[in-house]
Amino acid sequence: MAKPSEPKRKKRNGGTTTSRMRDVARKAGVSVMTVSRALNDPDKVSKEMRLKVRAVVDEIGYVPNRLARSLSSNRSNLLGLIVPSIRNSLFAETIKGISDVASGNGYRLMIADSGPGLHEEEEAITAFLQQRVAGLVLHNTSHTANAIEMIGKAGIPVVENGNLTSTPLDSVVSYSNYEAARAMTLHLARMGYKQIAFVSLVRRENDRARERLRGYLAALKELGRKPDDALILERPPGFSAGAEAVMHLVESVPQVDAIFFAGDVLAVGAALECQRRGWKVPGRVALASFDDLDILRHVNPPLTTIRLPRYEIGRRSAECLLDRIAGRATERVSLDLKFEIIQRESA
Amino acid sequence: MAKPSEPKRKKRNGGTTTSRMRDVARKAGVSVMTVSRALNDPDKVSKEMRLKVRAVVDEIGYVPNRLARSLSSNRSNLLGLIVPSIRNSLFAETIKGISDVASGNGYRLMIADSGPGLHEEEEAITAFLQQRVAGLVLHNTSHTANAIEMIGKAGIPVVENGNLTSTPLDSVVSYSNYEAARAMTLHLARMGYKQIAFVSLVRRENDRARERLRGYLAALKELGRKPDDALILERPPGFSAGAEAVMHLVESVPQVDAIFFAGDVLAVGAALECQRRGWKVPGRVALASFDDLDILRHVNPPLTTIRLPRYEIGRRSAECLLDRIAGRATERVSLDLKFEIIQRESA
DNA sequence: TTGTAGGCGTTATCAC
DNA sequence: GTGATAACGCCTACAA
Repeated sequence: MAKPSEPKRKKRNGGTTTSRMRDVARKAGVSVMTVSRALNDPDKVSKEMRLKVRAVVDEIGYVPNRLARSLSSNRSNLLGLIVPSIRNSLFAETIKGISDVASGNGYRLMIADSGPGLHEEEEAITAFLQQRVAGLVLHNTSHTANAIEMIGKAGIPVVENGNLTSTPLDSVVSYSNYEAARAMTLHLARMGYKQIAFVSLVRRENDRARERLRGYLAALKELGRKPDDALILERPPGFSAGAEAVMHLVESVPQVDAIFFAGDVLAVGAALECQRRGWKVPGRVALASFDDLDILRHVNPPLTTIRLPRYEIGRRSAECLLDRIAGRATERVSLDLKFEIIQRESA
Repeated sequence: MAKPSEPKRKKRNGGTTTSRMRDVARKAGVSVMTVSRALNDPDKVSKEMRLKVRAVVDEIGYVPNRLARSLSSNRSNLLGLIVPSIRNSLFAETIKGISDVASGNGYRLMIADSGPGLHEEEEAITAFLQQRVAGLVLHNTSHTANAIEMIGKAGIPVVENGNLTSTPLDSVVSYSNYEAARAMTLHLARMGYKQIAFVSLVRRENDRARERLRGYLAALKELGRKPDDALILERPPGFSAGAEAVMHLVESVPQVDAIFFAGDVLAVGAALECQRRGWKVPGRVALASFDDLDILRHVNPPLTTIRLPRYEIGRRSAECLLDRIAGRATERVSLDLKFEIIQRESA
């Protein structure tokens, strides 16, 4: 009797045919399982076997199929990351941190840009769950009800890292936007500034900006000062908006003596605008920023700001995720990576 | 005789059990194929079927498994992108372009940061091929022999987009670094500058930087000028390096009257340094940059530079890839998206 | 329009 | 240490 014949391959791949483990096995004269073990668990096969398999793999240029592996083992090596804007260089640091840890551990990173909207975040989450990512990093700390439910059902670990929220989905690795903004406001007050303005990105659908405003208001309250609506602005991202904001404030509220730009590159735009107009900083108006973009050190005068451990946040987020995935950790983590006020010459 | 009994699921997923198409099928009282069709090819089932299936899907929160789909259909919805530095905001624009097109067409983006090294790029390529990406976007235009061979064997479309190379692996969507640098050098000469210095990133393992130098040298030759080694520098990325370079040049070659910074944010660092020292730009020395970073418009004076269609490059790269994947296009593409000299006040 | 059979390339499991 | 077998969840091909 003939052995059950080899099933023919279903289709061709446009001429090129990718080799399978079976091809390696046949050529090496061993079983498929031995090849699998030689590749993934070398200690479980004899040295001689290992070498033989390796040789064949190299010879025919076999590239393992992770889709099949993941499907069979029910374990993927994919991490999903969703950021509000991939363009924003602030996130780039964090992405790099995640990417380094991921690739260092054999994981691959899928990145989605959700824009500011919660609904688009949900779509990205759906897509990632379909790919069966092993874990998820979200920058947002607010999500649609649907997104929350889906993540819960999927049973995968999640790290949020845009804000040290007290109500995380799962784990958080971040810093407190509230505390940072509060600290900077108090710092400016301590430096003697009386009329401190606050400019952030548009707060709608941006929990970070809202938290920062909350911190600013809390500081004012502690200082016994009344918030002044004319001193609280929101602007789109970009240098121009910062430039425009400083002009607007100095002209419409002449007594303003310090402006705290709580987001994006607004402060840089403002600083360059002051320079252009010959407004002394901090003589005419003091400037402070959020985040420690490299350029803040290089403008004239260097800008006082808040240093955030962006890379570290990425690194720790990924580590936290991998620990959970590998079962090395089972508990939720809430990690505050802190911030630091960098006093320079602009305030 | 009993029907062959349902195979038990191989393992459990830590308590949570993800539902399968089979679960949907059973609950809807139809076959698995009907569910598959209702989801992926709705036109092929009756309206009533479609609704019934949808209802069950929503009810039990079924999330399709793309790993299984890809494995079975031999078609993945993954695109791989490899950039030298994810931190670099220049790439961010391109990434966004790719990301927009990809997600708009149901594709997901995997991003790897290869660093400057070719060998790391090869590793990333290997990893992506294992995930069975449907296509690849590479920023580099030079690769290890191994990488080239693997890509060839995989038979997937590739777009390179860091430089309009004449020897692409497959398709190219980019601009000519050579022509851009040449054009800027000629432009500076036309403006009357006699001693034009050239500063780029470190050229080893960076084909873009090498092409730019080639363009600069070609322009000098056309102008009948001899290149002067003292006027040709390479520097690491960053503002500080630009600041240092301008100081170095002005002091070591006092007759220099223009500096062409062909990379990164070097020109910005230089401009801010000149300002700090009170050197007139372009009075003492003219400055020109490469790439149209937003900030170039905002420093004082605004910097003359080269505008590159970064986002467009990403968009077109992805479109090109998808066309090939879908079989809408079969020919290699070589697309020159051009550049544009932006004359501002610094030169 | 719907269903059945079998395969995609790998790993888990158990036998030898 | 090595191999045979079934299963992972879905899709292709074909039959009804």
